[in-house]
Amino acid sequence: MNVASRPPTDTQPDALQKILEAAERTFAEHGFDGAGMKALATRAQVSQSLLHYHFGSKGRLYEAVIRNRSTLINDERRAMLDTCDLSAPDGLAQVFRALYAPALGPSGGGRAYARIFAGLIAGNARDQALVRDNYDETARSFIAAIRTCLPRVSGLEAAQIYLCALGVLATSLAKDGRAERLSRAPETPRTNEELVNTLVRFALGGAEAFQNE
Amino acid sequence: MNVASRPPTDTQPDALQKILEAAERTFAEHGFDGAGMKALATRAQVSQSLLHYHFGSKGRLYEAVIRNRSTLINDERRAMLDTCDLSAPDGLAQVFRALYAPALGPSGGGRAYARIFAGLIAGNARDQALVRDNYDETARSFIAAIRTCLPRVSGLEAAQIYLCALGVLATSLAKDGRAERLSRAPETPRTNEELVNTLVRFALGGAEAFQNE
DNA sequence: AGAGCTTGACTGATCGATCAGTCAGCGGCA
DNA sequence: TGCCGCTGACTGATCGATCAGTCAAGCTCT
Repeated sequence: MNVASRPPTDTQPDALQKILEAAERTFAEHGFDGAGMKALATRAQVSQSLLHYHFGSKGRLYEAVIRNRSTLINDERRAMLDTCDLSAPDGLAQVFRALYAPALGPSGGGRAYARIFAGLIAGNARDQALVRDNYDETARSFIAAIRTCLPRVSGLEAAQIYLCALGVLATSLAKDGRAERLSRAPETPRTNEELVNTLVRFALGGAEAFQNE
Repeated sequence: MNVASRPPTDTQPDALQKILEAAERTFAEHGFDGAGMKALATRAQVSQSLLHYHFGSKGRLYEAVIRNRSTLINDERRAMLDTCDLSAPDGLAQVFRALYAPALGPSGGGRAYARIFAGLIAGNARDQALVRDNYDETARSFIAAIRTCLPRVSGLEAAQIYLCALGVLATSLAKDGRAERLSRAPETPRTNEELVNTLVRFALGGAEAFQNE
């Protein structure tokens, strides 16, 4: 089909990438069950059979989308976390910035993966296993960092703080425009940097409320 | 089928209720697209046709589930909000308690509706309209209360605070057990009161971080 | 008798998955 | 150099299963 338009010396790694991108968008818009393999293949401009040829089943394609994106985000999160100065006065703010910025930046995949990520919170059986396999390890690093910054909180409290911070992220990612609608404010395009600052401020305040007990 | 076992003088208002309960549970476990009308009818112990007789379509049954539960929650929220003393030192804490407690109490429908609620955050087209119709009005009351308690925050900031607080709720509702797994703490059954206290503390700290600017 | 409720049987559409088969490119052999 | 045979990438056609929704007939009350 598009073979003739392809550069001749190019082996074709683009098909897999096109499928992953189309799958990410389609799963984001309709969820796992709502997304159809046929529509997904049409969007990727390949045949439906190719999806099964490369990924075997719908479930494994979904897993590949999650794994692909979560690896990008988590790698950047861990890199930023390593550069945090946990003993600095703003150490905890740096930690939350390392949590939020990668999900909102180029690695985060924009609104498309954001919806999938928010959906993971709903937590049916399939998603819970994916969260565990793709996010728990990095999550523990962040929880350890939170405990370093707030030595008086328990491990369970630190985990709760981490989850609350994640919930803040998920809401802000997916519910674009609702804040403006609820406050009747005009739709002003906010930069990712401004959004990160807002989230960090909220999470920081919430976390520190557990320190002063 | 179960007609014979029903008390004879009983008119059957239970069919509708059984359908709503089964629908809530099934939608919670599989999402809108993943839930099948046939399985749903089996769970409710009625025929699939009865679902269409009473609700017309799958979409309207879904809307009925959301409307039914959100009415219960929002009525209790507004009642609690009306009793808040916004000028008290813990006025904002009372507001967040009014936001959280009804969703976690008997009116909240337990884990079942919690999953649906968390899924609403993901925000595809259908869900966005439902959120607007069923939650925006009460949300504006809470945002106004937040502004009263924190007079220095703007309307948009107050809306963002409200959404962050909601995200905290959604995460805690759906991801049961993950905090314990991440912190390797034993699974301790926590009362709803303890959970509400934790959420209120976090949201209160996060909100007050916007006041001190 | 008649209205409201409930049922089983059924429909067309769409689902994910499978199949045999096409095609281009490449290494081995003459 | 030129041909053979293999392999990986990819496709259209089609499968059985399941989907939401429809319909006429039967039931139970009043």
